[in-house]
Amino acid sequence: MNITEDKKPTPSNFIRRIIDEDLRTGKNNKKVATRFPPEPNGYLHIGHAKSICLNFGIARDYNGTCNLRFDDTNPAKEEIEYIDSIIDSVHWLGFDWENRLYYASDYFEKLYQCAVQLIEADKAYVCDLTPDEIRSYRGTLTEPGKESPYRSRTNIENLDLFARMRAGEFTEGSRVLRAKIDMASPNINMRDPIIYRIRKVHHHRTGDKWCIYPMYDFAHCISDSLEAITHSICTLEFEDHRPLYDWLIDELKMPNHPQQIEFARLNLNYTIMSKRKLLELVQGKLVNGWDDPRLPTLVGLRRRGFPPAAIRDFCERIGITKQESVVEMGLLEECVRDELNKITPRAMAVLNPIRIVIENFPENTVEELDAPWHPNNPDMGSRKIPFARIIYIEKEDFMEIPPKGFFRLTPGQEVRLRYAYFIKCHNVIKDPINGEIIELRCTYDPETRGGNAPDGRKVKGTIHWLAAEQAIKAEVRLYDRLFTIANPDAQKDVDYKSFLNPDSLKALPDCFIEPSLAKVNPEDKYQFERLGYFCVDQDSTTAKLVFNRTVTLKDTWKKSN
RNA sequence: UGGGGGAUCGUCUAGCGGUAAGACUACGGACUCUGACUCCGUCAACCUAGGUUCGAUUCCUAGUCCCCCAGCCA
Repeated sequence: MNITEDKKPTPSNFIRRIIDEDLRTGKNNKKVATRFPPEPNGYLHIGHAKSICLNFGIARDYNGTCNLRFDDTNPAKEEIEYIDSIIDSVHWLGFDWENRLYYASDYFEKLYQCAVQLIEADKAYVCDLTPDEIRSYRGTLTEPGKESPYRSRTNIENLDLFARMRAGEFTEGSRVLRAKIDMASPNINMRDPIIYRIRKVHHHRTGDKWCIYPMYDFAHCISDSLEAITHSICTLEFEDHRPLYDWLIDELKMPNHPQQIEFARLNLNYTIMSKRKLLELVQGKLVNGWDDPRLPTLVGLRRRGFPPAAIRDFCERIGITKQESVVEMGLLEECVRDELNKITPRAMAVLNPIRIVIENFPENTVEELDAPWHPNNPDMGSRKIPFARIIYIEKEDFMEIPPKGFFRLTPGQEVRLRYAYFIKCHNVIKDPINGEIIELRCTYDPETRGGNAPDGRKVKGTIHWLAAEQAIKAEVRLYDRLFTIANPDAQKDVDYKSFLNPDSLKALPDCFIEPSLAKVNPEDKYQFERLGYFCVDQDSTTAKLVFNRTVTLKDTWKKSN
């Protein structure tokens, strides 16, 4: 939990102020205990990262603890695969729960006993109404509900029935255990909520030991209390569950009464955060798995090349409030650039090559030039880059008839090849059939070796390049936002999938990178100068290197043209 | 039309009775062997109407708009 590189203090927020006050008044024995409680029914996404950073960040800053607890009360939807991935993602994000890994399913026996206790206190009953009946008895938003005819069963009968539910005597859906609260409550959650249901399915941890499973409202507050959580932080939609949370803790006379505090979940534009929709994209093969680099999942962002420190920084910058909001993707990207700028070595790559022949450079000669790994950080050292008669430059860096302000290569305009020489273009060779430029004939000034002219002559442009024969082939995958509109979720009558960006992935199989990158490993990150930040993909092999473009560099030239 | 929440620059977030602040974006400019980084600067907001007050984004009242809740999901 020691994130040493995060030097700036985390900005305060309303939750931290509540904790400050609790500490001041001596509440909870001056302890702070939080938890991150995912349900293992999907992969974590950046919205979860907000919650993780909040909960673990508070524990870190207040010298408290944060537990990782799987809320695994619905075996029908949950899988080991998700558990493994969640554990991995939280660690990757930079947080640790030491020996405090818990599962709601670890508490099933205690939970059962709590339910018995509730029955004995005449605060719960077994109800035989069908699901449809229960719904209609519940009333509506504006009308009170009706009491179930089974509400007045004796405790003896309830105890017997509940034990038999556990023993598997009844079919799924035939009976439930309900809390006895108030069918006329204006808060629908208090209208005798179901706390146990029969589910004859295999649980990924408890196997077939149970055929009744507690509902979230019942399991969550008790789990929090058992773990002596002091501040139970959740999202806004649970706000009207809080009275039930408090009611259960009180009625069960639990020794600890955690305080539930709600905050607004994260929304990001140009993407979706709903687990259901993410699952739909994955299962429908609209993306290539949970770790598709276009997805806002943590595994996706990781594969895309987002450093965990950037995600943590982002979570701090967006703040914590109860206001629902949609954060701009641009902010996340800015956090990523900010981090990557500090940590990545620079390298040269040419994505769309155009061939140049340096006519006055000797054939069969290769020069080695020095290039620092990071222009602003000499500690990162330098590498040698080969220079030869035939080189590649980026197609975009040459224009035969340039617009005003274009200071890259044009016929007659001298430019600098980064860390190499000044060159001038004298001839443009075109395909006689389609007129496409196939080669540029240039000359270099040997006096400018390393990139500076002894006569003090300046050039406007510096472009990246690669010696053709020495360059290594690589595939580069370019990513763009997943959706074409800012809020694909919000459209009422149009399916969000129709806003999927058809150009969100562009694979360029024939790119070139400098030879010093021959031995990279998956997740290695580089800035390809003037192009953006890139990350070695897990598909990459020594025989075939694959890079993902994490994010572009800012490009004020492109923007203004 | 029940209950629970929320409204501050384009976006996110501070301010909690005393000159509305920061970040991102946008737009200028400086610097530059990355049109990057960095550095400077500019534009830009208190949902509405009343009230209390010397003074209201802040307190009060009444509205308006937005979000959530009628799963044996979490």
